[in-house]
Amino acid sequence: MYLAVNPSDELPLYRQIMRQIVEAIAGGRLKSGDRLASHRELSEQLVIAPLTVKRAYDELEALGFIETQRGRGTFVCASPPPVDRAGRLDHLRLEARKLLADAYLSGLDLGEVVKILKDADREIARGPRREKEKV
Amino acid sequence: MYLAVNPSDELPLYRQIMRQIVEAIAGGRLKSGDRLASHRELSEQLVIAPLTVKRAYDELEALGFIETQRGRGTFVCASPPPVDRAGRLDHLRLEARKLLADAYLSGLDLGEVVKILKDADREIARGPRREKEKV
Amino acid sequence: MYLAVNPSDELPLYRQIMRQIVEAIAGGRLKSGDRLASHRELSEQLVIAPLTVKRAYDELEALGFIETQRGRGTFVCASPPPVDRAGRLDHLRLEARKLLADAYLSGLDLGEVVKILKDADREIARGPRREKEKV
Amino acid sequence: MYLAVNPSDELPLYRQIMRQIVEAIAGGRLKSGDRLASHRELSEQLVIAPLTVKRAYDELEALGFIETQRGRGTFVCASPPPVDRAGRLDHLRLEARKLLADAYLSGLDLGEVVKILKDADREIARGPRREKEKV
DNA sequence: GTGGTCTAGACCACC
DNA sequence: GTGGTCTAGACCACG
Repeated sequence: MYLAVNPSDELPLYRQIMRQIVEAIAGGRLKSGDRLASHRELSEQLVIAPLTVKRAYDELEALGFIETQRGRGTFVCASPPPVDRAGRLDHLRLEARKLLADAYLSGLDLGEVVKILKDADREIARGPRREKEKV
Repeated sequence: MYLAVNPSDELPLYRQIMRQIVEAIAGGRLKSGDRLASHRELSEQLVIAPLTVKRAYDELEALGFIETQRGRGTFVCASPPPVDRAGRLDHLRLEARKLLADAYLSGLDLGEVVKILKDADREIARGPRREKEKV
Repeated sequence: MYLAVNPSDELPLYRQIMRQIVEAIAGGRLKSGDRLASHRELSEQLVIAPLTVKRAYDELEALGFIETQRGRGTFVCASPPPVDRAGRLDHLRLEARKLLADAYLSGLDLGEVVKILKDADREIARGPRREKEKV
Repeated sequence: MYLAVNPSDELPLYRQIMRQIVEAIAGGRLKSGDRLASHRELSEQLVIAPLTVKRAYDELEALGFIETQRGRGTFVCASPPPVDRAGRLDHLRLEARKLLADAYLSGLDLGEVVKILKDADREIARGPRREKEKV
């Protein structure tokens, strides 16, 4: 599985990793039972400290996305995290408002935001492109 | 104008304030020339340190959203700040992906997200609901 | 609030801290809204690395026992963690079996275990005694 | 004799095996002189590495619970191992406190825990239920 | 002052 | 090889 992090991003490295793994699960590129790269392996690949990757894994485990088996590795959980639907919906509504407010300030209207959303939908199914994101 | 902050939110207090004021301008609830509460007033209302509100106002002023007139108060600017359209679009695309990934994990699909977005659109025109916030 | 850790214990330090805080909440010695010592403070008091205390706090936050407010401190949550009652009961039954099996191997019977349990009940309400636990 | 292990459990595999055999002896389901499955047999049944089962057997033998007779197999010892009563009691007290703290957080009180304990007592005499375990 | 993040390096237990 | 824990030290942003 391909991952990329950007140290200049304001989002912490461990959260960038979390986000990409969660997106991969959401997008179907990681399925339950799949084995993740060991945190050491991934840290070499991303050229960051092993603990930083481990922290991402730890939090994902606390959230119920993945589980670890000592000496064997880390795996995508069979059961997607049990979510409180009402709470999630409230959260989504809040995020949707932030997104829209952002869009308005760029002079976009609702229709254009929906278009962007549809593009994003296609991207998530495909995974991130393998080029530098920005320096 | 009504504002609410949540000290437990990831987003810093001063940015929560900035976001709400910018949203209010975007939503048309604050118009150019409108007077904002003084930072002291607002700090009392929100039960936070005056410096925190001041910082929000300072940054909004630096961005060109509001301007202060010594001895008179703080006012919404006539001209909205010029925005870097390409940069904003990139940012929006990223946010859209986060929103979608969140939604997928709650079992929602693209269509449902679009529906939520349309609701949010109507809400922004009306302003935030007065939900309780933890102190 | 008083805490003590024992580096020789097989339970990791950060878990010893977690356990004591959770017990303090369960025992009523920490109430919702109470502020915990900062992780730096506590690390000095316990003579361990700040990160170790922070890790305990982080996991307690993930579990919903406490919440942090940047720049202000860490507080006991208003809402005790939402627990899946059926799942918790299963877990308790399993733990009860382990406890009993242990007891049998020491030649104790059910009645004696119940007695020990009642003693433990009194202790949790009081908090740990302020003496060295064992070296 | 029926055993089950869970690779995701905190407790190492070899200790899970040890615990279940010791419980079986404590519960009377294994009596002195009974023959255990060979470590190879058991490893196939549990779908884990043979070395892991061997380690469990080795440690149980070191503790005096079982003994191996070359070419014949592994058998439950006649004499149960002498236990350090004071140390065991301390350990039990600690475990009892953990159990209680867990219970309190689920909203149970001492009386209910005692009830669970009595149920567990009846179960140990019968052996574990054959619940599904993740692979 | 507070919490948030990251690093480099160590040691251990398990499989 | 894997994950699990801990340390000592650094830098940043927030209030």
